[in-house]
Amino acid sequence: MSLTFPSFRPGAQLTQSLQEAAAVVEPRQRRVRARRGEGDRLREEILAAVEQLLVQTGDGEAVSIRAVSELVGVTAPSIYRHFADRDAMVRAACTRAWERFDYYLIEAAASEADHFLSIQAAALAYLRFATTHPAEYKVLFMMPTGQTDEQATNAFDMEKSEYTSLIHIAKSLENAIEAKVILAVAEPMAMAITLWASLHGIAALRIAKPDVPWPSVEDQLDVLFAMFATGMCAQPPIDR
Amino acid sequence: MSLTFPSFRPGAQLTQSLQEAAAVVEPRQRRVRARRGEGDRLREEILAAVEQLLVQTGDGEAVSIRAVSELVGVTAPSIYRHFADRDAMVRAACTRAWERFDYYLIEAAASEADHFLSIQAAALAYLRFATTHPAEYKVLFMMPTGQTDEQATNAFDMEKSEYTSLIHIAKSLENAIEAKVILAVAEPMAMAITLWASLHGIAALRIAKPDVPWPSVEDQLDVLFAMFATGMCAQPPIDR
DNA sequence: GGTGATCACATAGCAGTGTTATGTTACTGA
DNA sequence: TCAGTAACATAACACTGCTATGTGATCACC
Repeated sequence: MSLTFPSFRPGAQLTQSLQEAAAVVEPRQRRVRARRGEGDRLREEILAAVEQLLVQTGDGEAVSIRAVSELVGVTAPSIYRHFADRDAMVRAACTRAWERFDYYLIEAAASEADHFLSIQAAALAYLRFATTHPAEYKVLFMMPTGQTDEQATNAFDMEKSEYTSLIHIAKSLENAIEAKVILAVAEPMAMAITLWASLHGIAALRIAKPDVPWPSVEDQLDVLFAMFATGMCAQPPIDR
Repeated sequence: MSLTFPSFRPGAQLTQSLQEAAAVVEPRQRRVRARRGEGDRLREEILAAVEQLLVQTGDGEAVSIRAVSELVGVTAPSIYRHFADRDAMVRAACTRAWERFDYYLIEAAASEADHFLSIQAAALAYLRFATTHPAEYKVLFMMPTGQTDEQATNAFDMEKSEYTSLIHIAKSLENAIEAKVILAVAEPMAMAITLWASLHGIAALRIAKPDVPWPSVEDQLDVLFAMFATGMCAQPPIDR
């Protein structure tokens, strides 16, 4: 009944290395003060501590400045020399994690020669990251940003790390459309946004509602792509 | 190029009435103490105050117990006689708003005789509510729940107000499949979850990233249903 | 080799938060 | 009339983000 695509399951060991990449910081009593010009050393230690707390708590909101400072072995106000505020600190850590993952997203897409399978592989890698790194994903995609009053006039910055995945999807779709593997039922960018939103919906609901007995990520993706690929109308909707 | 479905645009004035339904509570110096047995009066006043603050702040996290208590004219600890904690209070207010909306969701689906258009109308009503009541939607669908350690063993409660929309979608899909208007590319419940996730993805991204120049809700829904309805594969994917 | 500048922090404290333990009314049923 | 209790209030704890200000080590420079 349900269409099953060739199952491509990459990234299992890659996400593992991501976990290890967050260096474990031992809480100290007195930190060795950085020498002049080496101020960025503390910044790196802060980011490592934030990543550790993100994994432990599983929630970016739970990462407090005092917990981070205690873990690094520094007082709380010292954080503000390196980050404007708490959100900037947490976002910096998450952005760093995401940029590391971005490489694997591209790699997953490149692992398949077929355009359709390539998109599917990237989509699976996307969901894999979201479910294995819920804290980072939550901060990047489920926390409000750009809400500031004056910031509404600011130009939308697509170069932000949140939107690199969107660009990947759009490019993959454009390639597939050019190769006539995928029909352009709408503009490529609109289709990319839709696919991205669908992936985000699956990821976000899984993270926000862990008590729901969700199907496996692979099964959910199979259903999504079955509906996208074959459609679900018995008659073409243009006839309605 | 892009398929355009007949545009059904309901619920414009219905959401308006929802705004007014949140009774405005004036901050008072001294509240008239509820008589014995009328303790629920304060509970209702609290919920009304929470709804007012939700509209004002646009964020459930920003609704503090002290702000609510001051608005009602009561001290902060008095809240705890009626609600277990802050989250329970905010969730109760959002659930109430959602249950009121649920009626309109059903009405939107019933407004169209055609099964496909009925689903589309309900989907549009869903997105309309999410975008016009972002605070309530955020609390219900974008805040983590059921994460408690012991609660993992608890049975998943589908009767919760968050999941009524899922039941509606599933029933509509079953009806459409029985009427052979929609193909069962997967199990109806799996298809319903996928459709729900896609709608949630669109809504959640719009709420979390207001700085993105999103297309209109109607346009996004048109693209989603075009991809779902006609598929986007040039060849049937079963041939791959 | 002093000396002033400044980087890299620490100290102290404010205003706010959720939450709890305990005290105080005011009403109600007997 | 009076005890019981529902419906609150008072006070306080532990925590949060954040800021104004103080301090000490290190560097370039005369």
